[in-house]
Amino acid sequence: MINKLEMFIAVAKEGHFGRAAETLGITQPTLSTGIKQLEEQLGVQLIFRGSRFGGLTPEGARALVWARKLVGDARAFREEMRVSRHGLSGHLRLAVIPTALTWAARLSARFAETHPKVRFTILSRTSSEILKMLENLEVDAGLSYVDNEPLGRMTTVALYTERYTLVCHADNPLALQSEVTWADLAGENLCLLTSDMQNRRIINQCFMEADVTPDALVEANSTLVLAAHVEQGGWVTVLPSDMARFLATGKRLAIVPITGAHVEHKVGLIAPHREPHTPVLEALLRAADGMKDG
Amino acid sequence: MINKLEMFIAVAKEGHFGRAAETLGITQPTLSTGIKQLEEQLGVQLIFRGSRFGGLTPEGARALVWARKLVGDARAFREEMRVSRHGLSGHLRLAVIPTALTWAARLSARFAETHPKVRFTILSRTSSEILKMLENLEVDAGLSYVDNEPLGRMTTVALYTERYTLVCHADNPLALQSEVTWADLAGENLCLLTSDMQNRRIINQCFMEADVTPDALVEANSTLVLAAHVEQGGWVTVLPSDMARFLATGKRLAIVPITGAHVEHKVGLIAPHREPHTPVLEALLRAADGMKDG
DNA sequence: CGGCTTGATCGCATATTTCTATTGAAAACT
DNA sequence: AGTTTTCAATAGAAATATGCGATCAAGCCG
Repeated sequence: MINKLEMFIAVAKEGHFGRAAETLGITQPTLSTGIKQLEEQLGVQLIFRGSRFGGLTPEGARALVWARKLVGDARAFREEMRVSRHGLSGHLRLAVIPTALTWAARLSARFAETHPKVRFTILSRTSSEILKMLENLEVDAGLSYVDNEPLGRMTTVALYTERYTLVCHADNPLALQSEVTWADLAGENLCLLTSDMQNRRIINQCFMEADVTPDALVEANSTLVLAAHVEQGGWVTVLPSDMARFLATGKRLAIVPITGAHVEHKVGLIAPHREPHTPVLEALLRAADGMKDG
Repeated sequence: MINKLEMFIAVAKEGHFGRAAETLGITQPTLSTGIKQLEEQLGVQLIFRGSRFGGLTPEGARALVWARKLVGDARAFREEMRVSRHGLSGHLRLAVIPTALTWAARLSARFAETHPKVRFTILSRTSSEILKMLENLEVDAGLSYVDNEPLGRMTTVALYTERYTLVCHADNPLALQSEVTWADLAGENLCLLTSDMQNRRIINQCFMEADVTPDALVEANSTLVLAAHVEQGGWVTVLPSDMARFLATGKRLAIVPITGAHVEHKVGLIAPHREPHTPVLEALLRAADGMKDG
């Protein structure tokens, strides 16, 4: 039952039997019969298919919700039993928005102090990808905006509020100011995250509120690329203060607070709500709780 | 996995491999190996056993919580898929305290008006048995006291408050009074529910508050027996008003309200909390919600 | 039409499950 | 103390389920 449900989740996610089979490490015929058996057991067609994957039936969509819940709970159960043998060890998979990557490091470092045997996998992803990955059980938790998109049935721990700062080369005239406004950045060569990032959309909004049309000459999906460009000279970028500090120290870069923004965006730890959580995840949530506003 | 967990639940409930196997409709060796495999898969010993069942290990107790959750959810899932084919039909199993049996009939009648295809099984049980049966997934819902014992993770719909009345033979002098106090019943031949019933404990408490030592000459676990005794003459009993009315009408019995009680006890529908409930149970909860204080 | 993609189907080999029968060990009884 | 009873584990056989490679059929596109 549980493994059939895992097959179903994979097919629903990939929209393709062959690829789904590949990710599961089984062959396509096995997957086909698995889905078919699941449909027979439930007495309901789950997937439209006429020689192709044709999307989920309404029952299939409903079944997917249950499948995710059941598979997730089963994994949490096994995980808890495993921990009861080996102590708090295992593997935590995190998906993190690029601007929060320093916090991910902070969090895992803090966590490792008390639980040294836990391995981490940290992936940089957009906020919407993070939600998808949490749904599909591809990661255990995410670090993303907690006050923004509708979070269906998630446990969240708010960690900090993003405060935007200008990062420019030390030679740039703006570097001398103690603070700047969004409008001040009008004429600069901007270098920002790509538009699929929530952070970029927030920054766009800040510019729009200041009646400035932001013109990003360079776009990237990594803050490291932004900082590297700024270091080259000629470009400026906007980054949350913590990330700015991390990337700028030791280089000939200046950090100037940007004032006049009315939007505030909280970033925090997000995990699928489960009762109870796996012991590792529970420990991570507690660790996060202990470093709010750190 | 799921079926192994069902085996585990059965063994935990029965405390005996052979009996558990019987209730599951499998043989004892199958059950033995099933449990063994479950323990191997989880890498944890679940049950102490030295040629006998020796109780659950701490991990086993924890696993039992998960097993109940997973099996319950899996059943709810299958049930929902079944309903999506056959419409709202199926089987609702209720466990009900004896004094609420008339309400059970009321509830099922009300429910049947809108959902005629649903079958009911209604069992008379003590309130503590009801909680056990809900835990072990032997019934879908219970009708019992909702404000009393600690209800772990349950959905409840309070229906009514029990108001106690004296039921006596029409020839009894007390039948002429418009109301009586608990103290008035001091000299009477009492005929009450057995002490394993929460209702009896409540009544005991009422007597104690009135400084009367209740002396039940006849005890039974069925209100019908109580009423039959009262009809024979020589005995009196105490029943909630609704049940009293049901049993007394058409007989030479009198119902007299009892005043001066300070304890109030709410009775309502109780179901294991699940997200979401099965469609039938959801409908039952709504039906119950629509007849509060009826 | 003919190549291409995609999912279903068919045999066959292998694992897993479940059964009956039996064993072994602890409890209960005489 | 010796016997019987109870209970769970084990062995071996039969049935069932699972998974694979090979193949097939239906739609898509040039």
